[in-house]
Amino acid sequence: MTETTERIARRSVDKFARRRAELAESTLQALSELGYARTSLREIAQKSNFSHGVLHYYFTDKVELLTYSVRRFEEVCVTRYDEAVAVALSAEELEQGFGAAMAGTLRSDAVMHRLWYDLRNQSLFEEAFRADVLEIDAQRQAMIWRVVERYAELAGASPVVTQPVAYAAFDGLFQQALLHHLAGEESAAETLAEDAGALLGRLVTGG
Amino acid sequence: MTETTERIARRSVDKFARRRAELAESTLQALSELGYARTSLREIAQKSNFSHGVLHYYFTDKVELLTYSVRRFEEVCVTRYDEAVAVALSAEELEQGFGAAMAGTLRSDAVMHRLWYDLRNQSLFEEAFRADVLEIDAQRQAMIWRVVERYAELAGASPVVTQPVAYAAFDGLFQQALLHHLAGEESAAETLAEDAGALLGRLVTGG
Amino acid sequence: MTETTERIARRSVDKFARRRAELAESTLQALSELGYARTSLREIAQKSNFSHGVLHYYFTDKVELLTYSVRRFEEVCVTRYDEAVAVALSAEELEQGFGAAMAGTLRSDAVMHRLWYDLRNQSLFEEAFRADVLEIDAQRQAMIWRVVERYAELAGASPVVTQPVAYAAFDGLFQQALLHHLAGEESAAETLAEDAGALLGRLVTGG
Amino acid sequence: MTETTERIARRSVDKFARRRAELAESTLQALSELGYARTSLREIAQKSNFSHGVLHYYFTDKVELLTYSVRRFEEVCVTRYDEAVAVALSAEELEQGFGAAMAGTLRSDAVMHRLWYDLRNQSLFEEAFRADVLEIDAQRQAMIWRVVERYAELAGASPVVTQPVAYAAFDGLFQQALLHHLAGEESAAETLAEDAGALLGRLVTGG
DNA sequence: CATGAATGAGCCTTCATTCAT
DNA sequence: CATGAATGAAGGCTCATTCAT
Repeated sequence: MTETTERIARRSVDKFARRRAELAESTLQALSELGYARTSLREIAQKSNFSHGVLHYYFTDKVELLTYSVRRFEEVCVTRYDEAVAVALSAEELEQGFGAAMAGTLRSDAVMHRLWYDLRNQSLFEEAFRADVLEIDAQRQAMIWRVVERYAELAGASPVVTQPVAYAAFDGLFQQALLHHLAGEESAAETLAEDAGALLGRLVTGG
Repeated sequence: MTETTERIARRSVDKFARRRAELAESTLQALSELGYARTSLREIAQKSNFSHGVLHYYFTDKVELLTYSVRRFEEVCVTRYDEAVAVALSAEELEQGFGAAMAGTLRSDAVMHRLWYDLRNQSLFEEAFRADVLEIDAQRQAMIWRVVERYAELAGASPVVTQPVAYAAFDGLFQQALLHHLAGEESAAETLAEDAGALLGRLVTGG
Repeated sequence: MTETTERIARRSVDKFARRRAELAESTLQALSELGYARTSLREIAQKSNFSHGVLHYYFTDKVELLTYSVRRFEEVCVTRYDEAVAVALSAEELEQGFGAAMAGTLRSDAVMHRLWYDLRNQSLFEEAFRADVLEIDAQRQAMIWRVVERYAELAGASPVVTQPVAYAAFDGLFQQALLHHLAGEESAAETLAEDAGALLGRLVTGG
Repeated sequence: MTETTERIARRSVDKFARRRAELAESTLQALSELGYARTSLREIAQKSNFSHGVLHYYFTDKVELLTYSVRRFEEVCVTRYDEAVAVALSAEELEQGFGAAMAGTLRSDAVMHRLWYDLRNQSLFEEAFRADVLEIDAQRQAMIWRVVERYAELAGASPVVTQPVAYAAFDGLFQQALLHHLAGEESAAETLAEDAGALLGRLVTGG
C-alpha cells in the first residue's frame, strides 16, 4: 500500500467515522425531543441533512444507531461537575457550586437528561443497550464521587456512604427535579440546588 | 326503579368495572414484559384472552387504557413497606425490615417496578400520563416518609432531610438496584437491603 | 285463532311496524347529518333510543335498514309543491309560489335533500337501492309535472317538453342550488326561486 | 447547478409527478367502479400494482389523493362537446351533434360520470372536496354555455336563460339519463340525445 | 456514496354482525 | 324482546428496511 492510498483510506475511514458522529448527533437530538418510543429513522434523517437511506449505510440497524449514539452521549455527560470541584476553595463553596451546577444543567439541558433516563430505562427491556448504559452510569457515579470526596476533603471529614449509594441518592434527586421541572414547576431547579447541597452534607461525617 | 332492576344495573356496572380491571391487569402484564415502546393493543388483547376489539369497547383509547392501568397500579405500589413499619419494635428492626422488604419486592416484582419507571419516564414526553404519575409519585413519597418518621421515632431522633429528599434518595437507590438486578447481578438485592438500611440511619439525626 | 290472539298478533305486528318506522326515522336523521359513507349502525342506534343490537332484530342487515328508510323518505318528498299548485289563481302566482316553495325547502331541509341525492347516487353503485330510488324519482317527477301542467293550464298554454325533461331540468336546478347553498352562498335560495319561476315559463308555449 | 444535475432534478420531479398521475388514474378507476364509500387505499393500490405504502409516499393523505385525482379528472371532463361546437355548420347540426356527443359519452364513460356525481355529492358532506368540485362545476358550466351560445348564434337568436340555468338543466338531464342507463334501460342514451337537442331549442328565443 | 422509491408488517381504530343473557 | 358483550375483518396510516439507480 502506498502512502497515498493509505492516506486516502485513512481519510475515508475518518469520513466514515465523522458521518457516524454526525448522524449520532441528529439521533440524540431527535431522541431528546420525541423520546425513544416515538423516534423514527425518518425523523432522525430529517434532522440530519441526509436521506434516511443513508442511515442503513452507516449503521446496520436502528439498534446499532441508537447504541452508538448513546455511547457518544456519555462524553458530554460525565464531566459536568468537575469544574465546580476544581474551583471550590471550601466545603461551603463546593456545596453551593455543586447545587448551582445541577440546577443549571437541569434548566438548560432538560431534554437531554430526559433522554438519558429514557435510554437507561429502555435498557431494562432491551439487552442491546445494557452494557453501554451500565458503563455510562459507572462514569456518572465516578463523577459524583469526585464531588463527594472533594467535599469531604475540604470539610476535613469522610464519606459515610459508599460510592453507589451516593450516586443513587443524587441521581434520584435529580430525576425528581427533572420530573417536576418538566411538569412546569418553576421552583424545581432552585429546590434542587438547595437539596443537593444539603444532601452533600448528610453524606459525610458531621456534615 | 325496582330493587331487581337496580341490582341488575349495579351488577352490570360492576361487571363493566370488573372487566376494565381485568383488562388493566393484562395491560400491566404486557407493559411490564415488553415496555411501553413495544406494547401494542394486540399484544395486550392476546394476554387477556379477548379479541382486541374488546379493548375499544371498554376503553375509548389506548391512552385511556394505559392511564387507567397506571392508576390501578398505584394501589399495589404504595403500601409496600407499611407492614415493616407496623411490626418493627426498634429502629434496628425497622432498618432491617425495611431493607428486607425492599430487597424482597426487587426480587419478586422486578418487572412491575421496571414498568413503573418506564411509565414515569413516558410522562416526561407524554402529557397525558403526567398527572397520574405525579400523584402516584406523591403517594410513594408518603409511603417512604412513613418509614422515615417511624424510624426517627423509634430512634428518638428527627429526620434531617425533607420528605422529597428522602423519597428521591431511596427511589434512586431502588432504581440502581433494579438496573443491576435485571442486568444479572445476583447480589443486587442483598446490597440494596444493606444500603437502604444504612441510608435510613443517615437521614435522621445521630442515626 | 281466537279474536283475542288475532288482536294481539295484529297489535304486535303493528308494534313491529312502528318500531321499524321509528328506527327508520333515526336512520334518516343520521344519514342526512353524516352522509351515506359515514353513517354507522352505532350512530343510528344512538339517535334512536335503542341499543344497536336491536337494529338486527328489526332488520336483517344494514342494507335492508337503509332501503326501508329510503322508502319511507318518499312520503315526505313527493307532495312538497302541491299546495302551491292548489292555491295559485294565476300563472304568475304559481310561478312565484313554486319558486318560493323551492327556496323554502332548500333553506329548511337542506340536509334531507342532500341525503336524497346521496342515496340516489349510491343507487348507481348499489343495486339494492335502485328500484326504490327509481320509484321515488318517478313520484318526484309526477310532482313536478303537476306544477307544469297546472301552470300551462293557468297560462292557457301547453308544455313543450316531456315529463322527464321537465323533471330533469328542475331537479338539476335544485341540485345546483343545494350545492351552492351548502357551500355558504347566501343568495342561493333566492336565485333558485327566480330561476325556477323563469324556467317554468320556458317550458310551456309562449311562456 | 450543471445541466446534468438540472436534468436529473427535473427528471425526478417529472417522475414524481408522473407517478402521482399514475396513482391518480388508479384511484379514479377504483372510485368509478366502487364509489366513494367503498374505495379503500388498499383497493386503489391493488389496481395500481403498487403496495399501499406507496400511496402514502406520494400523497400525505387519503384526502389529498382523492382531491388530486378529482382535479385531474376535470381535464377530461370539460372539453367534451367542443368538437361538436366546432364542426356544426347549422343550428340543426349542432343540436344533433350535441345530442350525439352526450349520448356517446353516456354510453362509453358511464362509470366516470357516476364517479363525478358521487364526488360532487361527497362535497356536500366533506368540506375538503368542495372547492375543487365547485371549480370543476364552473368549467362544466362554461362548456355547456359554449354550446348554447354557438347554438344561438347559428340560429340567429339569443339565450333566454342564464348560464347557471342552462347548465343545471342539461346536467339534470344527463344525470337522469345516467341513472336510467345504469339501471339497464337500453333506450336511455337515445332518449338523452333527443331530449338534449330539444332542450337546446327551448333555451334560445324562438328556438 | 447517496438517494429515494418501494415494500410489507404492524399499529390504532371503526364497524357490521353474532349471540348469550 | 332487548341488551350489550364480544368478534374479527377492514380501514387509514407509520415505519424499518431493501435496493435499483
